[in-house]
Amino acid sequence: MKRERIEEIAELLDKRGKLTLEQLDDFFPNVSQMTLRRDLFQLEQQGRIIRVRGGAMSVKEVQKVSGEPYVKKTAIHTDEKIKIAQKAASLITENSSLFMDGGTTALSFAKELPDINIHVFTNGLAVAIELAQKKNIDVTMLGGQVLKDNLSTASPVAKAYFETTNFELAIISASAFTLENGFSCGSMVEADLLKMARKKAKEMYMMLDSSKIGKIMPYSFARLEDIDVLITDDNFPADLKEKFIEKNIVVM
Amino acid sequence: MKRERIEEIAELLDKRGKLTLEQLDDFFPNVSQMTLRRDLFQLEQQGRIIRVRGGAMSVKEVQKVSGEPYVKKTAIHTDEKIKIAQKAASLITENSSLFMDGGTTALSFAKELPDINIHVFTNGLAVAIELAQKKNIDVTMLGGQVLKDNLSTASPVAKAYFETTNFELAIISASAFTLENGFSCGSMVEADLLKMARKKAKEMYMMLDSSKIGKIMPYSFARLEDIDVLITDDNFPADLKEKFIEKNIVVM
DNA sequence: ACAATTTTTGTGAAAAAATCACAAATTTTA
DNA sequence: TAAAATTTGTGATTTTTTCACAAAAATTGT
Repeated sequence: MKRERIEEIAELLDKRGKLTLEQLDDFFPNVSQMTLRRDLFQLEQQGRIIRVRGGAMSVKEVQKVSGEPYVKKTAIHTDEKIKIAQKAASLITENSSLFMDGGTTALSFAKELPDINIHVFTNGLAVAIELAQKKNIDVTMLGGQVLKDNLSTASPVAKAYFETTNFELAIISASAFTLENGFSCGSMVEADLLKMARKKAKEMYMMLDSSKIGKIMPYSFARLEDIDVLITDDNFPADLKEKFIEKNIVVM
Repeated sequence: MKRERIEEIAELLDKRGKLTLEQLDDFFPNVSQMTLRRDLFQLEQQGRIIRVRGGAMSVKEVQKVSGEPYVKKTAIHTDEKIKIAQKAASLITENSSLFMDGGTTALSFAKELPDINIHVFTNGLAVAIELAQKKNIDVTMLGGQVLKDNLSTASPVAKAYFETTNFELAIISASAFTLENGFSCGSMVEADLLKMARKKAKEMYMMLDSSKIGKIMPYSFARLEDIDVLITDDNFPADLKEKFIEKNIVVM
């Protein structure tokens, strides 16, 4: 009786992420709140859930809410970002080979990628781990010195990889964009890597949420006309969109 | 004023794992509990902490309770493993340079490593991420194809790194050991890499918990006499210990 | 099967903690 | 420097949790 109920609660919590005591009470109308409290207490002691004011949440949920494990907190996966990632993911076809960077947008993208037979090169540690969860995706990690702030690798050693690898598509994101300065990011080594990726790849897709527009970061790595597809959100300014379309860049 | 305090709280929480409001109040005697509550609320919204009744806990702490993110649950950090890792960590001196593998024992070791000025080469994604948390440790990730089962990189590409890198010490762990077959592991590419590490390093330390003794895995990568220091637990058989000491290997 | 023991559960009161609302203090901005 | 915006403190209020003990249910040994 008790055992089962506790398991059910754990399952529910796993599915729903978070439940208030009232919600739990609705699920188990034949026991008192006190009993449910005691159940939650036990589950907490087993380390399976976290009790929070008003109810409890699953450990999974905690990790989801908290953003990626280890990945900088400021990098929250907003709805916008997820939408962009979904659009981008829909463009990827089976049996292709692509490069992606290690930023937070890339991580969103990695999450949205379907588990199809593709090969991915990346310099992002978190991205690599995320992709490794998918059975059919073959992942190659670009080595090099680990940058602590964004958990990606850089340095000349990473570049050496490019000599021996091939991919059709580079799908990356920038930290900033203006018409004058093009796409830019905050780290020189990263910019270097992305430039090189541009050369290697037949096509380049850029994921850019509209909040990045008008900003300038220290290192530019591509101009407007260097990209083939721009994936953005609905707030992207119409006049700027024109500029891209003029250059035969697909905006979506 | 506020920003700093919030950062301090986050740091404290990261260090202590969990804090009650009273404890926080002791740390910040010049602000009211209400202010601290509001700070916690903000941190929660940023996904950096979890507010629980009475106070808050760091996301890290939650993850500790729930086991490693991503890493196979079966790979539990037992007390024995942690003790071995601590012993091993105590051997590491500032300003040294070392290689470590990507196994779960290595991950325990990475956790126990003090935040001192050293350089670490590793082929373990989880290990690299763990080490990247420590400010003073310089990490180089060995690239290559990502092995999904243990989240480490392999393949000839990783080996190419060794051409350009130098380290004094290789500190690794094996999945199995017998007198006849020496130290062995389950993957050929990993065995390859470890062999190469052995050649490169001046010294090799082996972490081996006693449960591995008597087992044989498909690929041997070192013999008894290849190592310089053996770090193990108290259940290590005395007669076997003799064999190591005969070869001038330090057993601890 | 039955009495004794242990475990689980429910209830209301008490305690603890969190929220709310508003005024005071501080900081930022123009 | 005044005005506006933000941050903070206080006490009352509300919500949630804990506590303590009795009732109910399940388990155990005979």
